[in-house]
Amino acid sequence: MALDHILLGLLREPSTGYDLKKLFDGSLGHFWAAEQSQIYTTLAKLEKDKSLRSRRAPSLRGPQRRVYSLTTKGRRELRDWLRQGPEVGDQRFHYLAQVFFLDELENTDKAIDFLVRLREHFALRLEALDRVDAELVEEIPGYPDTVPPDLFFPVLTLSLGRKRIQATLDWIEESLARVRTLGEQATDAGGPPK
Amino acid sequence: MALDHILLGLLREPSTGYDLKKLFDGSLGHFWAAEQSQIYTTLAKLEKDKSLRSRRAPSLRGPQRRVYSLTTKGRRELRDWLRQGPEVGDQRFHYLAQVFFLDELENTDKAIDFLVRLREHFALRLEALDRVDAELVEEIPGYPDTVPPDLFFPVLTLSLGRKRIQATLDWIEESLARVRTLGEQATDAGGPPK
DNA sequence: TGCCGCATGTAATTAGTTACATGATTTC
DNA sequence: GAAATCATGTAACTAATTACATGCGGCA
Repeated sequence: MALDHILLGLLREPSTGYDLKKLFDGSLGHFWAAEQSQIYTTLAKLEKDKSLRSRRAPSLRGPQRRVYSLTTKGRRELRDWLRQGPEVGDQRFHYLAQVFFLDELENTDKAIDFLVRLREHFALRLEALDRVDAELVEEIPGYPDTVPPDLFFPVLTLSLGRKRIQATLDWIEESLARVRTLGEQATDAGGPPK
Repeated sequence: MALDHILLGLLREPSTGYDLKKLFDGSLGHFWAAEQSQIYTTLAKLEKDKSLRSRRAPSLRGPQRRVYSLTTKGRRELRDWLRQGPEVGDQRFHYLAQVFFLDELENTDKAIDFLVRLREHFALRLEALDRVDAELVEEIPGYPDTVPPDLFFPVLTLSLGRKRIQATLDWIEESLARVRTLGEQATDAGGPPK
């Protein structure tokens, strides 16, 4: 499971399940999601396997925290995962499955509607990534030409996220144009749309 | 579940579990994967829900086939799914998770190796999509300017697939250049690489 | 007083994968 | 006679989601 390995990677810096969840919602969020409950169960499993160890630590407020850190075994597993090469599992794109069947809707206006909503969604996602980028500009002098070593690869993933969303937005524009042409043809041939 | 809806969409043309699997490996393959066993269990569930019905039909060779087709209820569910707007669930990109932690490997050569392998993979994928495209050119006179209505939206999804892979390949080239620069800096500062 | 954020967890369910079972027909 | 393709299914397991339970401390 990849979540296993991601947690091992993140825990090169000791942390808690609660704080790890924030990393998912933040920096890794644009290519991986994990529920809080799944993080806790996976951490417990990894500790049982001796890939992680944990100790209790007091909290400033609220209950005691459980701080996890990597063991030698865990670090080995992390490296093995990376060395074994890219894992390119099949992706599932729900919205593309929907596009595939969009001819099922009564007329092209509904398809246009769908694509417009899709565009709104990706525009928001792009803005979110741009905000992350803006934060980096503020925090790191010389960014994007110079990046501290520990951020080098994370920044690369951010870059792909933006490129891919941009490609998707371009495709939506192009598709909207095509669907509009289709709609006009139908109107010309079959009278006014309802 | 989206697989439910995909099967409903595909079954506007009656078909069997066996043949549906081929559609996944073919046209839908670039954005959705499904195992044969999952297709069978989902079809059975959908029939129990009365969204599909099936009848037995003889086979030219091998055992009897079970041909599924949409019911009125199934068609309504398909439309509801599309009308409710884009489903943009969080995606999980295993290889990006790996890139995120690539600094764990001993030196930049290993990271370059990783990216080169990634490039090979996506180059193959792009070739596969190009072959699909080439088939369409042969089969459809006027493609890509004119597309029969039932292929219009499927062709759109194909188009996004190619754009996204192209964006990913561009990103890999750019990333390789950046990692190489990083490697040279390390060499200049810390002696020859091992 | 009641809500928000902190913090950890369990239980139930759904979705998806892997492995296995069965048997016919065609092709080499 | 062996391997590939046709064809359907079940069982066991793993991954992920949703719902629920608990309780502290600070703030309005």
